[in-house]
Amino acid sequence: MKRSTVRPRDVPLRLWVVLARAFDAVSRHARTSIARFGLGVTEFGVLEVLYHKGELPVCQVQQRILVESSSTTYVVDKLCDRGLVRRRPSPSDRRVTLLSLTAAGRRIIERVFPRHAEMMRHAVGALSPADQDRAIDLLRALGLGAAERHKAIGELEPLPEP
Amino acid sequence: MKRSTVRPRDVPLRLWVVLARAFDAVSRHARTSIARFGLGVTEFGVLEVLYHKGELPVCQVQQRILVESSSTTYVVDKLCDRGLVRRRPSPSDRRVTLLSLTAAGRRIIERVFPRHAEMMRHAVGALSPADQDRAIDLLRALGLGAAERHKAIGELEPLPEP
DNA sequence: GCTAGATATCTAGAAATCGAGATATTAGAT
DNA sequence: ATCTAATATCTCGATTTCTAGATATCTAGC
Repeated sequence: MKRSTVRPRDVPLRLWVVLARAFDAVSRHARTSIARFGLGVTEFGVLEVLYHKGELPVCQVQQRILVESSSTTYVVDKLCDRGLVRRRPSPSDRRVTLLSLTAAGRRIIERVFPRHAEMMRHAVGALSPADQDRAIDLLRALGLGAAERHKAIGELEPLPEP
Repeated sequence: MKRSTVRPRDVPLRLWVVLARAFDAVSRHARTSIARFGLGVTEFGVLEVLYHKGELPVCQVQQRILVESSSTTYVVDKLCDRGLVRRRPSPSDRRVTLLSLTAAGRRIIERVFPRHAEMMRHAVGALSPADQDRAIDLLRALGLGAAERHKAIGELEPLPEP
């Protein structure tokens, strides 16, 4: 006799649930931390990636901050308006726009990032360093595998009967 | 000589990054799966929790679907409009509203959930069952620890100099 | 019993995000 | 050389989500 469709032992579904919960719990730290600086999480993400990687095409920034392209445009617009980020056309590929920090943008992220990093270190500090290593390995494999499998299902997409 | 503020060995920050990436990759499966049924992820979450737990107060549903209370109101409104969920005042506590599935709501989630579950099992299938178990333990500890630590910082909240 | 603080839900308006599609450019195959 | 498919960015409109705060109720301590 089974009690419901999700048995307590349905390991994959449990993994999905705890993954979502863990992400939610940790990302709340990020939101709290970043909100103090008067930035949105996505805005911070753009500044951070440009700070650490230097000038980058919009599309590469987009992949790293994990939002859709139209949202990236929106966030970059705001950052340009605030004078923190600069756009310039790529000389090698006329489709792409390169993004980089302005002096003001660099000043802000330099001041803000260390404190944010400290906050995030504390957020995940419930795991020992050894367990953090283990978690990184498992999550990397999980994420890469899921991304691969997701590309593979793009071909299907049959709709069910209404 | 250090190359940047985030050294390759800053394990906690790396953990945060791979956690976000893994969540993103896996949650794309959820979105794709659920979109086929003409539901939003949050709407699906409400139906799913009511399906598996029975009638529940709004606040308990909210905690499980990981959105803010006002968003819960919004989603529940839509589900009620579509005749999939029903509200009724709690007899024991006049602050709370109890939510339950209508017959139509139950029909939908019963039809849709098994396929969704299968999709999610596939999404996390890159990890062996043993690794899935390990990941669950680590993520549970990580999530609980982060939630605890986040409550603890509510008292602070000092703003930096502008 | 009464009051202060906690809890549950909802409202209103602003902000963030998405999806579909437009446009321009490039890369690859013929 | 040309045509097709892929890529990069952006626009527009709709949807979703959040924040702040209003209201009502409950609980605990006095």
